[in-house]
Amino acid sequence: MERILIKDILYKCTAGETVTVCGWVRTRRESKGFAFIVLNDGSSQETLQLVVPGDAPAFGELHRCNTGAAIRAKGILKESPGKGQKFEVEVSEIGVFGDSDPEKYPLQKKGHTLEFLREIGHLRPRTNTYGAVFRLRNILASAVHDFFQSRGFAWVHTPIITASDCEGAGELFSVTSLDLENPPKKEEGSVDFTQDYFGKRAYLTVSGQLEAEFFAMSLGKVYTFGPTFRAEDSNTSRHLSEFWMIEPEMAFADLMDDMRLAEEFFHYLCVAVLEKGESELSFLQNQYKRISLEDLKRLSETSFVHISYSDAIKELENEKKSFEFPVQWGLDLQSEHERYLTDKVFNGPVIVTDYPKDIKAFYMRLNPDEKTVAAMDVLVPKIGEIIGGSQREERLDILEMRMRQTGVPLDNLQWYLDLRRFGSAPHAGFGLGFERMVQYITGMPNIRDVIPCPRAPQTIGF
RNA sequence: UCCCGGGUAGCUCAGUCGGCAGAGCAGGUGGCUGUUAACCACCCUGUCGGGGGUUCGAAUCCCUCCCCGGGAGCCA
Repeated sequence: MERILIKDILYKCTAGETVTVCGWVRTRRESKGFAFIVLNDGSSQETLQLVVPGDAPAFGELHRCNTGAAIRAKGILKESPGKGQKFEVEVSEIGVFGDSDPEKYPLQKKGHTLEFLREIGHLRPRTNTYGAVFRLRNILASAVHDFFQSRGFAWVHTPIITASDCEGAGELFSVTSLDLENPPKKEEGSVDFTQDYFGKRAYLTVSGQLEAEFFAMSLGKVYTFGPTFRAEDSNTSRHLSEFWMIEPEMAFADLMDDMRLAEEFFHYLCVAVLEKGESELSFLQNQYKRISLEDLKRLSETSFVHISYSDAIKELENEKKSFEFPVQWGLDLQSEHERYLTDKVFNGPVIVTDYPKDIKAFYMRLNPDEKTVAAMDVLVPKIGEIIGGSQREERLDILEMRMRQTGVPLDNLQWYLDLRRFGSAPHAGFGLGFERMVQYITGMPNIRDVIPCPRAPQTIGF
């Protein structure tokens, strides 16, 4: 179908050319003798003004060009005498692909709340806001691959269905093909999962990290980028039951290498959206006033502040401000503490390192002080933790000890321990919640507005 | 899951002390020769979130459940 994208008109066409465009009607304004149609085709934030003269053949189709209708318009590109756009199209022909009943179409030309638009998830990408968000999401997804591919990382497709129930990263969704009304039972009454599809219990993955580790211990540098699942009853603007995670893993790397990679990665993503998504960012900035192009530019150039957990605790203890939760070495940093460090003390991203071993996962490498582990969290203003990573424990005896201490069953993870038995090596990696990054960059207040079909407790509408 | 605040027309909201269900926008019709969330006039629009209770009478008071938002926990 011959047509030109609206995003291309500005720099590929000149006044006087005949063009054909396709898209969805945003608004129609009629005067005596002629009409204006504002058209968007999803290719960019831009809309195109169509002018339909009263004597054009297209005028007869005008009554069908209601908000939401899909149309094709052919006409001559002209410099617009009106304010607000450089070009407009003086239309001679209009073809309507799909009508849209204005009494029933839920999107109006006026603004809607994000909460309302969330109820019509299948139509919300047609709005300026969600168009911008999902184009930016795409820019970021593409930049994720560009970054790692250009640095020699291999994309590893870790499984979505897993038998590991001991990764310790939250509640799991079960995967089963058993008849839930009448499952096979063992003699003592519990469900007999040996008769299930896989012959044992299976779950949706909560992380691809453990699998990524054995690929790092063979291909050297790898990353995962795919969906992960948490069955926690979290009802917040920062949590989803299904979200995408990026988990790089590097052999022959320590915590310093890990932090350097995280910072370069973060900078790379900021630069990518500034280069490719400026009009989308500008729109969101004007609309929601949460993050500015200047903020992003500064972020893309600013080194992360590094601070150890122990020093962070001292910093928080020194503040006169009273916190709701106690500040004490050995306790995890609460949201209010993280926000205080990023928003008040350092006014930017902060990497906190070397957390007490008791509040971190079993696979993180024990430091020489035997009290802390080689962990790092990247905290950003407003959102909090966006990246969590560590150098992994590569010493078999210490790893086994840590697993016993933290109650992780060794039986199911012999394959993981094998990596320490055969050619073990220092390695490190981190995880970044993709939606948190999209949320941070777009400035959207709720994470449910940066993923096409948000899944959360009681929420699986689309 | 916990603590607050909400749920009234398609959307955004008002509704006083318990006494006739309201406004703006959207939509419809008409008008207007350059509009930009166009403008002007008129018209249409209701399971007051669901269920139960108190009362002569409930959008309004009480109980309960559901949903949404903000914050917290869990976490990325």
